[in-house]
Amino acid sequence: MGRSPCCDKTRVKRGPWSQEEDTILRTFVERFGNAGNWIALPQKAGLKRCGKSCRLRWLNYLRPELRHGGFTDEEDNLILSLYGEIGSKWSVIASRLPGRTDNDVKNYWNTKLKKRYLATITGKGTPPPPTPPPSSDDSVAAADDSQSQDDEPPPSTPPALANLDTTLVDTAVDDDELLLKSEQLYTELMDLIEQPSPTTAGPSTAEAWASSSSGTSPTVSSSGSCSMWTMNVHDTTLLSESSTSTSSSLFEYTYGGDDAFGAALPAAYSFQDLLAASYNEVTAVTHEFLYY
DNA sequence: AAGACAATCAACCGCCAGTAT
DNA sequence: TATACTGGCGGTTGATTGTCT
Repeated sequence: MGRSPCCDKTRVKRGPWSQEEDTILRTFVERFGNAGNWIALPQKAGLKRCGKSCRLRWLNYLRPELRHGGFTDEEDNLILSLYGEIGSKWSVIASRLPGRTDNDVKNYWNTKLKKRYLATITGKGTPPPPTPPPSSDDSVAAADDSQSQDDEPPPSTPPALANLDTTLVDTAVDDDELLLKSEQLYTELMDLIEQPSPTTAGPSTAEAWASSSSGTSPTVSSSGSCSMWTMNVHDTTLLSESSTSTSSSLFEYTYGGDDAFGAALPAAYSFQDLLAASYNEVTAVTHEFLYY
């Protein structure tokens, strides 16, 4: 019995990404994170791609903080040094090089540095096999993870939001208007969430909530920009921590596949359509969050 | 100018570990 | 506890681009 594939490869597009696909994915991820999980993302974003492919595209190419090409001498030396210490742990090596991905480092190694490395070790006559130290991974990873381990208590009573409507909007309202209102609400909520963060070096409140939320993938918070979608999950966590009667997550309520709301939405809906349709839900729960 | 070859790098594959059910 | 699912990773492939003859 073989492993079940992550998606139906006969129904997904493969090969190079088009500009349009990039735009859809970038916009979606910047606003919603990975919307719960990468496997489900393509359907929600209206992309005919495998979820894994979306994740890879975002992580290796679309993330705004990425740098491509032009490795410096310092980076070369660091890669060579780390490879000598830990071998081909590309993700660990990449984590030490801001803006670089494991794929970038790996490609750069295979095309450029490998030759230099081999020349160096053959020059010395002593080929040192890459010997990963017993806990080197852990020490490096622990250094990275330590930030996400901080627990951050949720803010007590947030102020009211200027852009929060207490009345539901008509879903037939102009998309641009809905998007604008959602953007305003999103910006205010983001400010609200970021403000209580007591330390400059530590994670944001949103990130702390993400790492403390059992149902939230760390990938969401490590994307660099906390999305409205991620925030919704945090809000729900906060609500449950505040002993409210909220039992189901907003995420499932507004976006999940099994609930009435999710089932009512055709899979082909673009996220803009979904945003318009879910605006009322976001508003309602946000209102609940603020005034409970 | 054109074909052969090399270099580059985006994308895919398959496995593993962690987590949810 | 067993199973399924998902994210993450390293290895590899293949299309594209550049260079050489």
